[in-house]
Amino acid sequence: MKELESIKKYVSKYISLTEDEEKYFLSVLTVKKIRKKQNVVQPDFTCKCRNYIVKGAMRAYYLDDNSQEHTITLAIDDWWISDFNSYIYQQPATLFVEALEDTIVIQIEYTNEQLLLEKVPKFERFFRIITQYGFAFLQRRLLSSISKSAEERYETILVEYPLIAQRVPQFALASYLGMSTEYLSKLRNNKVSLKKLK
Amino acid sequence: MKELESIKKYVSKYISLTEDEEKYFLSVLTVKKIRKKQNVVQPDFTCKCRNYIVKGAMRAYYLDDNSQEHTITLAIDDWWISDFNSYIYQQPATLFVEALEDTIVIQIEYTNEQLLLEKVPKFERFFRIITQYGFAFLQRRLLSSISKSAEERYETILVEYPLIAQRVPQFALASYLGMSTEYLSKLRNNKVSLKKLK
DNA sequence: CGCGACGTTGATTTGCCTCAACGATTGTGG
DNA sequence: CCACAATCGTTGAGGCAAATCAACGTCGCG
Repeated sequence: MKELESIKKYVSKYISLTEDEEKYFLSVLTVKKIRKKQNVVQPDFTCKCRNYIVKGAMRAYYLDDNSQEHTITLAIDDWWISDFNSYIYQQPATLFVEALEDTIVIQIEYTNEQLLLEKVPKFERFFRIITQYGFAFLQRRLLSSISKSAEERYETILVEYPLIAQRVPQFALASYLGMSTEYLSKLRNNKVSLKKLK
Repeated sequence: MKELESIKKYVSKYISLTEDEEKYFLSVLTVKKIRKKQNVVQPDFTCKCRNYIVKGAMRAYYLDDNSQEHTITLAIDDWWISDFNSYIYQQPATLFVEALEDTIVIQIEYTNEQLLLEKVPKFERFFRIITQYGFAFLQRRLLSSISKSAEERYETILVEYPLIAQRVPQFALASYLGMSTEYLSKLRNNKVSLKKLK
């Protein structure tokens, strides 16, 4: 299956596998097509899988008491997504994980991941490394969230992750950046920052 | 050295070591006393160590162009702290990591960590697990930062991490929560939320 | 003892939200 | 294939949460 090529390539950036190891690894993966607006995770159900996006775009968001959406994760090709808190603790999810367009994902189930780690300990290293990158990424994002204005956050993502910023709908980007859709719209159309030019 | 007992106990929660492995592990550690206000990391210098706090309190903060401080991490006994982006990429730091009181830390140097991972691969697992917990923690914090009001964020930390909230000075807590010291002070003394009671 | 760091309080300002109304685009059933 | 609804983005007016500014009290430390 050609979908598996992308994750093989991805893994090989961090560890190299023997034929047997690779075979076993591929045997625990499931390829799945997710249609736009479909959820792979919902609140109250335990998140069973890590999802690696082969092609497409997804988001993970929290729906608060005022039915406001807050996007925790945006992910496109070659990124991972899930309700990570639910996944690693194997507890009921609090997030939705939804496809923003028709998407192909590769899933690893939690119990299979544990088996994989046992049988092929190299994957301890693999997951350590990618989780470290994820951690560092989140820390940069948190700093941005705490210290920057809405306008600066928007400009930063345009520069650092243009592919994501261009690909996802605006309402998803706004809630990822922690601002209202209206305000993001105004930023994009210079209805706000013009003030600074006076 | 009795300081090493705490980290031995901490590590044993996740992996069990043979005598030799433990001996090697301990040999790459350095115990250090950091006096209040002293920095273990500064911008422009590459962060060489992970720091495990045996006893004390520290914070990592970013100093922006307006000389405002933004606290990324608060850490007390049994927590880790460093400029993680600088550490894992071995690039110049952007943060200060400073002791909020006299503190005893155990340091692992980057190159020694790499050796340790090679010689005792169990530590791949150890760092994978603690990094996953860290990642999940950051994700919850980010959600809080994006979706909650200043008052809610303050109340949440009081409930979930009372030991940290009580131990660090108020200006550090305020900048960790992403609000001004004045506003936190008003929240604590009900100068703001009283409005809601009318 | 005196200075600097920390916290408090009130007055004022502002960045961003909320609400409301309106185009534009998409997709869907008749 | 069109009509109509739903979804998404835009724009403006008004309001509020939290920042900023300024002044002052207090404690701990050199």
